[in-house]
Amino acid sequence: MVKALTAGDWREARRRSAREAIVAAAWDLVGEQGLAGLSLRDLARRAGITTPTVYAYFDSKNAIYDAMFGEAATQFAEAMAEPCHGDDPVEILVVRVRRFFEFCTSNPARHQLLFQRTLPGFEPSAESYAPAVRALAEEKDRLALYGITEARHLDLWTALVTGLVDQQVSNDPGGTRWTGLIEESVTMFLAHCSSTSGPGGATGPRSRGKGAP
Amino acid sequence: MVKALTAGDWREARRRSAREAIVAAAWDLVGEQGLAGLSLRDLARRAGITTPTVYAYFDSKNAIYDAMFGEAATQFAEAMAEPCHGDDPVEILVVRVRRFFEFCTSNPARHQLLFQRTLPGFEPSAESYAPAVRALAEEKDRLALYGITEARHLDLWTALVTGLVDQQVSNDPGGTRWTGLIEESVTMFLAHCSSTSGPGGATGPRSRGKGAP
DNA sequence: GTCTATAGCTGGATAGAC
DNA sequence: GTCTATCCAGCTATAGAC
Repeated sequence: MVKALTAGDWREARRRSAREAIVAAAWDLVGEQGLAGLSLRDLARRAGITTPTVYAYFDSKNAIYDAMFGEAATQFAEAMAEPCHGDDPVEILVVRVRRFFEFCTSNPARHQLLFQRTLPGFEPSAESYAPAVRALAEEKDRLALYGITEARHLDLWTALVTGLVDQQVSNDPGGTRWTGLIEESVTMFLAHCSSTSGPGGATGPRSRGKGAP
Repeated sequence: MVKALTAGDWREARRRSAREAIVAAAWDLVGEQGLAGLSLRDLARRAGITTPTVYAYFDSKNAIYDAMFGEAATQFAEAMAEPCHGDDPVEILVVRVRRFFEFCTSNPARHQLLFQRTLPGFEPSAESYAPAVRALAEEKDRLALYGITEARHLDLWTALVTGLVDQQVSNDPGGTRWTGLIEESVTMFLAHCSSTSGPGGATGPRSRGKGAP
């Protein structure tokens, strides 16, 4: 097995770890100065190299963002793939939302890069994006186990969960003001879905009103 | 009355309208190039003046953002102060949320400036902020008419509404994918609040589970 | 108040020696 | 691959004539 390591493999490994060190320095910096505040000068200094050396590993600044996006998407997929123990299905769902919260709040810059798309002129490559779409598709499958298959219910779910997260990170960072509403939100959502499943709901959008509950 | 216009008033009025023209040009530009893409060169060119002239009316770039913020906050307060006709209280609430959607989606840059706080290094002044906090306080009072007074319900409400708006503007701009979920969301929220009012809800956060509904 | 001209800085990206 | 040195473009903001 040691014999299987050719000189090419060696160089390849060196190159990969150098790239990873640069990306790690980049995460460091965006954690301090915000996602958009990353500059190649600062990045090079933090990584202990010079600016042109950065270009030996990445074609452009956006290529660095793309590598960061790929890491973030992979971490997201890994975090959400972790199985959940527990017997109460509602509680399992709550735990999963909590995990999503933990992922988002523990690294706001990562959350911003992965989910808020606020970097002007940056679009992630398909390869970097792939793990995230896989993970989101699995989330959709998981909700189907709860009988939630209608598109509007899935959209409502994403709006509710991301709304909670966004309020938490932007209005009470480090606190628990909206984190503490997770269980209540899940209960509300599931109750709503079980009471309005089926194709209709209401045929016209406003014929409910008076005597529903 | 005409006599009451002194030369000082005249100059004051000229100055105000010149400032407004610059701010109008700024709204023009951020609508095209994004909120963060505003540059004083472009702004001056669009307003038909030169860069130093801009500094005759504003101390800095952030002062321009602040003036824009003040306009946006005033427009928000005016939009939400407009009275709602209708007899069904639920329908009235739905109409108000729709109005909020209309306000946000009709000018994404304004929405971003007012509610998302994504401009690095910019904080609105208290004066510019004031109309917005007034309007939000009135919203809180309005929800109290529905019996919604608990802090956690208000937080849940803001998370739900802003979550819907954010999904709409960032994932389906110009469409109706989340706008069409407004009525359903309001129904879900009100049903939840009326079923869980009172101080308790659940004493421990996870003792619900099995036999609740 | 408005202009021309420019300072002063920071950014991404490159040339070429070693 | 890594460096020194530099280019060039963009930005905010200012100086000083008129």
